[in-house]
Amino acid sequence: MAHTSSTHWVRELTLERTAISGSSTAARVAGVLRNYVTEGRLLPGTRLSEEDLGEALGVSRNTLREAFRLLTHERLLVHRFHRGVFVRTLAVEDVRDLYGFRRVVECSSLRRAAQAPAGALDRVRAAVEEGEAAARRSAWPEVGTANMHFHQAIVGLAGSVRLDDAASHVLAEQRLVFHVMAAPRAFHEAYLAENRHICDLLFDGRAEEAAAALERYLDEAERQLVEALTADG
Amino acid sequence: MAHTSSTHWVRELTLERTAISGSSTAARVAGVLRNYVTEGRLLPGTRLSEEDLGEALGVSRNTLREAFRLLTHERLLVHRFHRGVFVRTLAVEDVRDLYGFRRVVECSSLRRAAQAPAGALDRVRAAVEEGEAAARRSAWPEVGTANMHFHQAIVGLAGSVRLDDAASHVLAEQRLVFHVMAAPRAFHEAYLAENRHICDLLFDGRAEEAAAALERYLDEAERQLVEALTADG
DNA sequence: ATTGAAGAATTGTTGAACAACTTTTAGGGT
DNA sequence: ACCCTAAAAGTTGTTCAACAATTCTTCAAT
Repeated sequence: MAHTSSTHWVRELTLERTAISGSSTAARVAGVLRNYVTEGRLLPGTRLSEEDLGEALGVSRNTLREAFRLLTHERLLVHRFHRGVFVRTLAVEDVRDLYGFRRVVECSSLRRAAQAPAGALDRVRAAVEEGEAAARRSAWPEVGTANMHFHQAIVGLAGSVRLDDAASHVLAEQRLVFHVMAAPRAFHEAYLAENRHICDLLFDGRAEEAAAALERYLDEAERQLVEALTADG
Repeated sequence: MAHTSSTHWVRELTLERTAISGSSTAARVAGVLRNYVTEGRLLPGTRLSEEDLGEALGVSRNTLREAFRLLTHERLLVHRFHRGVFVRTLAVEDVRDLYGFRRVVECSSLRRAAQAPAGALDRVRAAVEEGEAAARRSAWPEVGTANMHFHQAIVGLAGSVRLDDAASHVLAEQRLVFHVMAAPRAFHEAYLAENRHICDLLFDGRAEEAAAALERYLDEAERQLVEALTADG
């Protein structure tokens, strides 16, 4: 029966009903689900029942399906015809693919920093400082968030909203796989100094060196994640 | 009245009904509409009425809205709350944005050609030859298609399906603006030799020179399109 | 011309219904 | 026990009809 298969997170969603009332119901539903997925409360592989979720969130199946469609296109959910939607499970090849994307986009954006639009460079530094401040407060989830902002700001140097958009989807998807790291604190903490280093090179006008540093950075992060995935996978 | 406002393309769509019957109705509807948009039969700014289109294609409003959602996310349509969906109209800043994306992604992919996956290089050459063959037959629309394949193949050198995906959306969106060119034949024809040149450099292992050539190529194409847009805009 | 309000038309969302498909369950045969 | 098949149950795919919310149109008054 549908109702007995409800696990804890389905009931939790009922609390989010208050946050759903304004314009574009489907978009807000997608927002709520996106938070649940990226924060790791909805684990990869979980099936999202239309009936259960619709009841929990207080929206109709049609509206819920529109929200699913949005998140499927962001690659946070996968849709199997006549089988339902599931929280995406990233395989090793997906991790390689993600870093392939990031190597191309982020390193190339760094190299073009000289033509960056006004304010873009400052956003990079702001993200670095945001991370350092969060680390001083030992707020490790926020360190992770600041790290995302850092990489998003790097892409922003290219000055293309379409590129920003694609990168934000990739970075959101990336969070699906961070949860496999046993020690997220150590994982994120190690990159604080690296971010600062790249930022300093950038403000020194040494874009090529910054790009090279970022490339090593991405190689190392990919290696660690692949190792963690193959260990338990 | 809804029915009297139907223009020619709405009735044409009725012929496409035969192509709509299999799995995932919404996806096939989206495919039909995508063709209409990228081929220029549906001009930018056109409003897509849910009632008219649903009747013309023989699908319900809900299914049609799912198709709209798909194409909106591909940026071929824009969705204005409570106002409907429209074929996207590209402004000058959109063209700059598109080329900003392409400069980062395509040039960077070219530079990494040495690490390209097996077969990726051959696909670049195949696209060049496809264009040359189409030109010999004076099949100009197909020259345009082959040109898209060429750029898609360049992105494929990076070996990331996510990058391929983002690029295919950008290239599809690009077709929205090609229709403003008064002489599409001359526009596409000029780039045949350029494509061949870049391809030869690539197979010579001179990736850096190829990337530089492509960058000039993109600069010039952007300049021409911006000029065409500001002329009549 | 401009403004404002009534009316028409369109989109946003819901709920129910049925078809299509998948998964589960239950039996039979070996 | 094991494997295969068929019925049953459950879920998704799609349509339809209705109403609420919002925008667009019309038109009179100033």
